[in-house]
Amino acid sequence: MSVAAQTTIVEPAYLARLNPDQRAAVLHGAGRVAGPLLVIAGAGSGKTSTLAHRVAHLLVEGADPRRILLMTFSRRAAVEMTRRVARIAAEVLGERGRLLTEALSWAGTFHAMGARLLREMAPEIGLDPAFTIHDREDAADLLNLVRHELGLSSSESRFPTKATCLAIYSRTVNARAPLEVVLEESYPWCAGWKAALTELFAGYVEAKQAGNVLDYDDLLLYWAELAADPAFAAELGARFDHVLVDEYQDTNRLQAAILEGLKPDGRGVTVVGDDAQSIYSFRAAEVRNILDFPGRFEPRARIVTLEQNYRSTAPILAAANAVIGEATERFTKTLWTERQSAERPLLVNLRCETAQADYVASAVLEAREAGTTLKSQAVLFRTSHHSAPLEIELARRNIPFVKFGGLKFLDAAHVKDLLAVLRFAQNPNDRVAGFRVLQLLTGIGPATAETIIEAMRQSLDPTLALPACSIPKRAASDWPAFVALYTDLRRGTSGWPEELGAVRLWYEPQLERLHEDASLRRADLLQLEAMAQGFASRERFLTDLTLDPPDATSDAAGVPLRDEDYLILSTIHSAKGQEWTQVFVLNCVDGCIPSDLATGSRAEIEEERRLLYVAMTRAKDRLHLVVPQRFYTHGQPARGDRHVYAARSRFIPDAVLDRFEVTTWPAVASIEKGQQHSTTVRADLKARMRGMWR
DNA sequence: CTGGCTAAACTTTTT
DNA sequence: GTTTAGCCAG
Repeated sequence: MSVAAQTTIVEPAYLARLNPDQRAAVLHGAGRVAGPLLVIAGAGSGKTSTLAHRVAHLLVEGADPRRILLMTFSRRAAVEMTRRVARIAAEVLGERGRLLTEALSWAGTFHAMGARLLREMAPEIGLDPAFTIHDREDAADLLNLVRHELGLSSSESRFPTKATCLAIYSRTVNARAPLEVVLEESYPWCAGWKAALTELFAGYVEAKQAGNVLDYDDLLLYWAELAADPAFAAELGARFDHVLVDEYQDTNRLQAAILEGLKPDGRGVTVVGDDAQSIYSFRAAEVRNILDFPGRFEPRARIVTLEQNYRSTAPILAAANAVIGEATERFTKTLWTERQSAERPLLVNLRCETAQADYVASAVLEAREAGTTLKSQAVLFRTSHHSAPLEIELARRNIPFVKFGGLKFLDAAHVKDLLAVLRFAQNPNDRVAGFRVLQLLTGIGPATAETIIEAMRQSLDPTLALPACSIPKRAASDWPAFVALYTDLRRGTSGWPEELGAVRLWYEPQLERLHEDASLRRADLLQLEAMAQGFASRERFLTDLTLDPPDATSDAAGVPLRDEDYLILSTIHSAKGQEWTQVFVLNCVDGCIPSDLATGSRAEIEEERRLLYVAMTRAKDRLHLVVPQRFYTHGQPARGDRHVYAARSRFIPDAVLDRFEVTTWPAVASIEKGQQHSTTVRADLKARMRGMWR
């Protein structure tokens, strides 16, 4: 067969279903390692599909799946991506395609890939491979320990809280910015603490190293340092032929540095993203990463722009474009669609949050009656607690739901306790875990815990140090059981995952003692045990759970079974990359969107605007922006009556109102009826009061 | 030294 | 409504 004949071969079906731009992105380099590629993919433009097709195409053309690094924003996105790659690859290559996709093992978040690389290379870089990973709360606790040791807690004026300190530290690291600049730009009220913070952070880094723990930022920071070293960088870069990064607009400077270190010339690099959807700058995401990407290389990176939206109807897209069109900074593209519809998105004015909950619940049920499953409907909101009144209403009406974002399963104290026992066993130097575990025992407080941990550190075998410790009388009776448990965990006597059951049995008496609602919490622990079955080892369980925490909670009832139908509740941030037939956006009022905590700077406000844009572009067929006029404020006794009146979000000015069907709920007619009702005075109490004194 | 108490401050989005 | 620092009795 001649070369000419080959090139005229009919395209495989998986390429034929792509539009020309998508195909250009998929075919870039024709399955070989090629120069850098930037795909600017508007909302609903088939971004995930295009990236999945590109990976599948690489496999079809013979790329080695073990040498492809695919980095996504969340675990969920990585799973979805590989699922789609498998389907496409199987279409062309059958069973072999599926096997190839299974070998696609380097797919996950930057943090997860970093953790894996660092554990693998630990001996070479002076790291103990048994390191444990601190989540945000653990990191803050360690920072707090250091803060007390440095005597920073007893100053006359209040030192920033541990959470604020960690946020400052994290931004400094992720933005690769000097502390001074971070303080000035993002935490001006802490600027006076610069010297103390510097001292604190130095101590924190030492404490992490002494404890053999890494925090989230370290996973990137160590990796970036590695990638900055020419010898290591070359070695790391040579491991992978192709590096693909999704949601590139939400990466930070540290992540860009990692990418640059891996592939300085950009060969084999594909990044995908949308500058109009950058919503993570609070986490030091840097939109300039994507905007400046092409110019970083010589020759410049190729740019492919996907502008056709396949998700939303024309009126929904027109409204979303109008909202983002008000932005001060122009964006690189305008989306269009072929999906016509006569139905404009609704802008629903109603009285208060209770009415809002009532409206949403009614509309959700109505749509389900008409054939739209609960699962294909979603309620989005800026802040996790905005859904509270709705959750009550849904529970009252027996509408099942799953909530994404906000408080996590893992943040519950009892779950953290159990995991701390495991972590302490995995890594005896983990002081945060040790402190937490030891203080569970009655009679052991900070001082005794400190002594025990120090004794363990001095000893060659931490387990042997335990029975020798002098324990206060009050703790003496509980002590042997703990020593036995810890010894078993260290020796691996019970094995994984059985040992988790042993930990729970030991913990149950503490649970009863510490919490009123012990039985509810026990259910969570059982759920944790069930989850543990799916992990190969204690180390994998702890690592994966920290890096990819289960992101859904659905009240105490537990997550509904997979085959059940349930409504989706989600923060807008957690809704990224998803789509639903019908979408409700709660609290489209100033103070919520934009959040009144995020109106400090122009840049913050612009990000809030993009947030509303992201929320709106999740909708396929029907979109409701809900505007409650009255709010009960927080920080008052239950059933208090302090409230504020809110105005429609500034991102929906009068100029764009014609893109919406503006309505009032309940319908005006029934309001009038209601008012008539209430103005008909049935008993004139005021007259009676006056009458009392006549 | 521990653990229970009170008073007071703070309150977003997440790997 | 939750977290945190500080106080005090055992």
